[in-house]
Amino acid sequence: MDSSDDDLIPIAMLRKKPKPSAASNGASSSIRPSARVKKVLPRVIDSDSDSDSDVVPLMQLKKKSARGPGSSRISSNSSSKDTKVAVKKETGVKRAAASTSSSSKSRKLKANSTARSSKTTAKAKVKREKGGSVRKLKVHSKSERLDMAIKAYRWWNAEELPEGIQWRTLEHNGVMFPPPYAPHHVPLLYNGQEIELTPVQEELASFYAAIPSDGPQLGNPKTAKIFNKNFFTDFKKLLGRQHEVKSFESCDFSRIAKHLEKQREEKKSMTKEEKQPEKERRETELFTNGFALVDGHLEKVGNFRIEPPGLFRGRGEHPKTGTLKERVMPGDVTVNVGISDRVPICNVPGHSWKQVIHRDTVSWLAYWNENVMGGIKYVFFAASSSFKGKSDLAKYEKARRLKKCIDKIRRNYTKGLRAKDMFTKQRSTAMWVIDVLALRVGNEKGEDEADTVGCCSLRVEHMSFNDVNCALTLSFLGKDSMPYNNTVELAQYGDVGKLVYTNLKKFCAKKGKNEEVFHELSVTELNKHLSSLMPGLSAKVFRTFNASFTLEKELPGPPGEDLDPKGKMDVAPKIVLYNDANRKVAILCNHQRTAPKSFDTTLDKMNGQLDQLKEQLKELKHMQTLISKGKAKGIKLKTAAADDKEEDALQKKAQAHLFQRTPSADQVAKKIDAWKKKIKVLSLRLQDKTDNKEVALGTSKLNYMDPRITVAWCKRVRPAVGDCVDGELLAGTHCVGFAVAFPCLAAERSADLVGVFEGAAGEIRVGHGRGPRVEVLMQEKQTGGATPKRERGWRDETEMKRTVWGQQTTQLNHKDTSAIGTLPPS
DNA sequence: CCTCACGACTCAGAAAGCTACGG
DNA sequence: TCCGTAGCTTTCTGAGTCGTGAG
Repeated sequence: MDSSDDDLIPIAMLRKKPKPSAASNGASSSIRPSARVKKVLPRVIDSDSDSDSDVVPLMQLKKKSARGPGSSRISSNSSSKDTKVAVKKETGVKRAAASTSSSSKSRKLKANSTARSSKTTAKAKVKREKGGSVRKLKVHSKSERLDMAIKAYRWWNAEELPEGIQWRTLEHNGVMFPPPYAPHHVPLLYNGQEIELTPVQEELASFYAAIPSDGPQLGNPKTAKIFNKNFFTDFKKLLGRQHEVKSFESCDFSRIAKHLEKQREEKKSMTKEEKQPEKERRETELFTNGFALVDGHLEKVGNFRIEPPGLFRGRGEHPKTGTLKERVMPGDVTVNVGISDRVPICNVPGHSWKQVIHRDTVSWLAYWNENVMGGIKYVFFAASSSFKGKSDLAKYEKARRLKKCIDKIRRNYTKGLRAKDMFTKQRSTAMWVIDVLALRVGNEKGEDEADTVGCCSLRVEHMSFNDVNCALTLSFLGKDSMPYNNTVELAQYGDVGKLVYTNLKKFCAKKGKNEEVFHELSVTELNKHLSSLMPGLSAKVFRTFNASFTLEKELPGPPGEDLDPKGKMDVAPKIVLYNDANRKVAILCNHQRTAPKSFDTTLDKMNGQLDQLKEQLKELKHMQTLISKGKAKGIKLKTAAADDKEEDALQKKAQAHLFQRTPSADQVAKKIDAWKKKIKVLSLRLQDKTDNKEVALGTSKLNYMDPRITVAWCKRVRPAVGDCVDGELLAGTHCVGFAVAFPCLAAERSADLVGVFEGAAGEIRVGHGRGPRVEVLMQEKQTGGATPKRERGWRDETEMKRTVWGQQTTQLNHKDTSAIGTLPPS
């Protein structure tokens, strides 16, 4: 690896650009020691490198790469060296990176001195052919440094912008485009004849050939039919009227499919080294286009890569599935930047943006129009950005506000259930459905969309009634064509439930099965009413509120009730308890997944393991009786290794419980205990796995469950769970928002974050970001099995707790949990 | 005033990619 | 030590929600 990569900060381009000639000089003169540290270090690590560039000073490297008048352009297909041209000068990026926590700075400085003292520094772990590895110094990668820079910005402390204004300055490098199509010249067969295709035609044929025949599109005969039809319509368009290819059925894409499959295999079987250039290219792209400067600080961009062309993969029976999604060109893309900020340079030679605008009321960086559904595609900031963090916080705060007036709202619709006028009756009944069953609101859908419904668009055919206990059965396809099947005995909700039942039955009476149940009600009217009950309230808030409320309710050991008074509970069962609560939320929200292909096999395997363990336990107990009867000699012992390697492994497993020589009663007892524990752990995992077969926990965790509830629970249940959370883990994630939501977890890395948590429960901020949440962190402990890393810094457990969790833990607990539940009046 | 399309954003599962574990 | 793979995270992009503004 060319270590000069390390200094590549293309976002530097975002800043006022120095003249090309001044670039290299300016760069060299602006390099501060800390920058040099980063530069020099990799050499120590990478002693295998035989590249001369390794010893070339940074400034020369920069000069070397800064060549040509076009140096300011970032070419999409340029090598990483070419891209280094982008490095102009020290920027806010570096300044920000350098201003991260002092601990990391000192670490770097330390690294620096070691690095300079000698190549074979004792502390640096150097992998050499000669062997002999020493402990590795933690060297922050560039993305880690950027991460730290980003985390240094605390959006919750920043000045609030006027309402409706999203930013004051916005600079970025625009978007990346996928590489142009590279023809493979593998022919399509038509009635057995080879057909020569133009590159554009071949590309489309290849898109089709790449669709797996057993996938969600072609695996289902119904969707396959639509898919094929849509594809072939577009294919014929590209072939032209005169073309000999006339019928889809006579087309044979298998040669192309085989070729693509081979390509995939080859790519898959590449070694790590072979994959490296591609990885580096992607990383360069990330550094070039993956960040933006907003009001002087760094933000991560989400989807800065323009979607490549392909076949539209609509979910379920989507009328447009299989349609060609056309290639997006720079001329299709509108770019949004600050009015006085630098306009990004289009990195496709000879092309330019559609337009550049300066709209500070929106949070997108770019958009283009997409041809299949006629919609708009935006380039937004990443999920970990302050933008998402802020709106996430606002969302959960709104849910908390709903908690305060939910009684009033429930009274409102309960009363409305008996209303004389049909409109109020329907509106109130719909509100009940949304509140209690957590259905989505169900906007109207167009002809060219899949037929899916939500509350307001429910049709008579989706409901069936059984007067015994007022059982209502709902059966329909919801968002993403996910089936919703649920039978609820409304009698359990008392008179209100019965009223809802009779209302719904009445709404359905004398209607055809295709008619809407709530024919008088529109989504707009429903939301208008909701916002009159509470400012900002809309139907979706109920899902957030109910999900978070359910989580809090289902988590065992509420405030004042200790789940684990003796602190003897294992971590594993606690994870299961958390997952159980999470699962209840996921089921409430109907978050499903298709079980992984290997699910049943894995389950069978685990079951087999469990059976074996149980069998072995039996045999161990038998040994015990033999010993007590003085017949220890009769105990079965381990047999010699089998010849076959595989057989040997099996045998080893089967005899894991046996002894080499006649055991003592003590030894047997010890093993029995161990086996009992093994069985317990495995069956727990088995149960958890089975329960999660078709439930997706991620969506609710990410979008519905207020992270403050999880934090509060972890703190409370902590004394034993305590050890399991390791700051290191979190530090490795990119999730700013997450770090904020779980500042305690980041304590080790940036101690001051703890302050947010320690100060007052009310100040805990909600974060957002895709990344491991608490139970994942707990799993670390579970699977890792190792003792927690607390050697660094903490003298004893008390100190550790004080550092990580704050001294006021107990007082804070109660307040924390009130995230949704018992909220103190504001 | 109403309605209807559109714009901007959140939410969603599948697929791809990565990593740590156990044999 | 190496290798296969389970089980996770990340990426991708389609599918919703909901407010707004044009006609």
